[in-house]
Amino acid sequence: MRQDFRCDCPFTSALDILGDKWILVIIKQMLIEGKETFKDFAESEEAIATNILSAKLKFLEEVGIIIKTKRPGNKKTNLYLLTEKGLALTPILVELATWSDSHLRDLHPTIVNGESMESLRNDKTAFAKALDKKYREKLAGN
Amino acid sequence: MRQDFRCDCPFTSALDILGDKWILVIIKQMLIEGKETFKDFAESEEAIATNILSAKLKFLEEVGIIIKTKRPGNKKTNLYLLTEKGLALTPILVELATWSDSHLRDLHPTIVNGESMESLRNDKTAFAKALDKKYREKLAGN
DNA sequence: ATTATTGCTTGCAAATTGAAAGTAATTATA
DNA sequence: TATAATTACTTTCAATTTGCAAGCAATAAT
Repeated sequence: MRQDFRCDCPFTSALDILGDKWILVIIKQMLIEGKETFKDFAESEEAIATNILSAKLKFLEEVGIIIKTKRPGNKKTNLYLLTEKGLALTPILVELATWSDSHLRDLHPTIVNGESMESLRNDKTAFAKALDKKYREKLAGN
Repeated sequence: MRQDFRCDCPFTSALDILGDKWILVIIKQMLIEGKETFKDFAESEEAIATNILSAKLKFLEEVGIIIKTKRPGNKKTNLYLLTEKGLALTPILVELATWSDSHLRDLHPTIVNGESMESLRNDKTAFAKALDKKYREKLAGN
């Protein structure tokens, strides 16, 4: 899966990588929901088909957003983990959720609205920072 | 084009609307490049096909991100303008460009790197605010 | 009156997505 | 230790989406 860029615009180029239905959902699952194995992603509530999942994970690895590893001693289960390049997507995800929270409830009234949304509303920089920190701690643990 | 949401997750729901190759590119063209007519979009460097453009503009209008108007006295040229819901996407675009600037240059070395990128790097909140202000002034002028 | 422009739509081929089933390599269990 | 279950995929094929090219109707300019 070789990547082509439509032009030299930084906005468009980001969307050449991220502009699709699944890429950022997978990254969200890793960052927010702690998912890390093929099975984790395949069983998530968004219900991605396994062939698509396989292709997207390959692509994400190719462009350096995730790395594929294994836990020492386990030869079976692959772990997919965010790289620095992947972790740097946190602010984009936070802005997406912020926009949903404030502008998508009319179209989609059942969007979750718990205490984590409250803390997002309260201070999104802190929210992003906390996500980042939590993920780095998880990485240190693996 | 009726919209279905995959689940109640705010991240995923934003991507149900925005997660595609063209939607945010069109919004970027409006916000950053001042494009507002069908012709403007069709002639942009990203080279969107007119049938796709037509479908995406319809969708954006349906979900309330843009409105379709005409300038008084002109019965021919349609104007597509961002609503508040659309303008609220500015921070997402700014974060996309920031990520491109810092993490996409290895894969795509010819991404533009002029003085506007400099000012984005310097203070992205101010950058977003300036874009927002400029667009509101344009709206006031129409 | 004629030509050009704008904003589309239509037709069709190519690419992408998705559901379902199948496979191969581990790992757990009787 | 044989058997079953789990994990990580791949394959097949149908359906949907994308994209190119051409066409068309309404308005505006000459």
